[in-house]
Amino acid sequence: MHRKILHADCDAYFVQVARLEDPDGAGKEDLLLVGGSSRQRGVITSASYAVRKFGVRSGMPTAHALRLCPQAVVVPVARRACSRKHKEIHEVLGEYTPLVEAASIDEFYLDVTGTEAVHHTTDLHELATRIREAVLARTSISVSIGGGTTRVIAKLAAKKAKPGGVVTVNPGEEIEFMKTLDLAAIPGVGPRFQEKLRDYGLVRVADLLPFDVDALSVWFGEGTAQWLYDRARGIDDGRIEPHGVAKSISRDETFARDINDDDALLTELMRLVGRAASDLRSRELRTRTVSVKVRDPDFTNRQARHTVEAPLESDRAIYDVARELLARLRKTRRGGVRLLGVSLSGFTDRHGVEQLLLFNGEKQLETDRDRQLARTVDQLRARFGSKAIVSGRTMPGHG
DNA sequence: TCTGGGGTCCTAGGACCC
DNA sequence: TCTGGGGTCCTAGGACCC
Repeated sequence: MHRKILHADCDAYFVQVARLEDPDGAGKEDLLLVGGSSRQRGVITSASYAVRKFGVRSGMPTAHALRLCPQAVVVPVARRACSRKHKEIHEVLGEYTPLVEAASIDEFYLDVTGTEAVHHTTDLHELATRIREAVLARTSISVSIGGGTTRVIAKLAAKKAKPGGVVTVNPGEEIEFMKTLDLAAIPGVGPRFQEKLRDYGLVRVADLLPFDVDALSVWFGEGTAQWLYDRARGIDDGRIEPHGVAKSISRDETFARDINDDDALLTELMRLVGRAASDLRSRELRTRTVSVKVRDPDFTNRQARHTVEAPLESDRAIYDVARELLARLRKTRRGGVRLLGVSLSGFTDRHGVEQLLLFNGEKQLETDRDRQLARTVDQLRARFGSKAIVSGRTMPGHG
């Protein structure tokens, strides 16, 4: 029995949310851009369909977008509203199947296999249309929905359905559908891989279909060959996983101007650690691996990471590790810093069993007092707002 | 007024263990 | 007196996605 997979993809999500949040402002602008300002070295997160006609795409520097379409209005991303809407949409989708996976802030996969009796239809297209209308009616967000027997087919069908439509691919018709596409359309085939494919004359999906896995293995290696062979035929046995647990939590910032001063960098580092760590604690997790990233003015990315034995959760302990890592990166190469970032990974559950006896090779990095302080600050912020408490340590370099 | 911020996954080499 | 091999963990870097 084949599966029935749907992919619901919000149309120009950040633009839609911006309009809902400010109906008299952004809501009235036809030529609307959402993203960072050009003065802050920002890029476009989402462009209204009217601006896309000028060649503007998301990911493009805002300065570039405004050169293509000077009349356009730029508004910042409404992060709170976007995650609120995300939850609303998720809730509506959850009424059609328990198997809903949030793939990103504006994309969801649904496995609706076996729900025919509940929804009184065997027609996937009809079900998808109903879901689209329900999401629109209940959340005011327009989604496009694609459907088929696998994740990759559903996703590509959703792309074809944009904006605001429904496209489903019948079982057995996957190859016919895939033949209409470029290899670049397949998720996972990025610019680098496209270039390599082009070296062998492979641009369209149809160009690739004549080759078996062995032939493709010679060019791309066994694993990649099998992966590509399958995807080009719409084969994808990836399941829909409703309960994704984060594997990393990161916060980074590109500065309006490169920062060279060490104390200024430490102040920024402390802010980033504070944001990442409070997110960590809100999920009741602890981290073992702390990573610090810098981007040099020439756009080189460098990273240093350290794994500790006993998991951490307090700003203080994480900051102490991060500071050492930044010092290491600064030692390797001095000069301005364009971007600074902190990433936490290697999580353990906060309620897990303490294995203190194992941690004898390392001095205690975090005490109960550190943890208690961090949690108290979290509680005060939750009650009085995030600006209620600011760090008492004003000279981060000398703490 | 060139190039964001949040993620996932993969690779490759070295350390270390059995 | 000659160098095994598998597994796991860690670090660094990079491709890719939205």
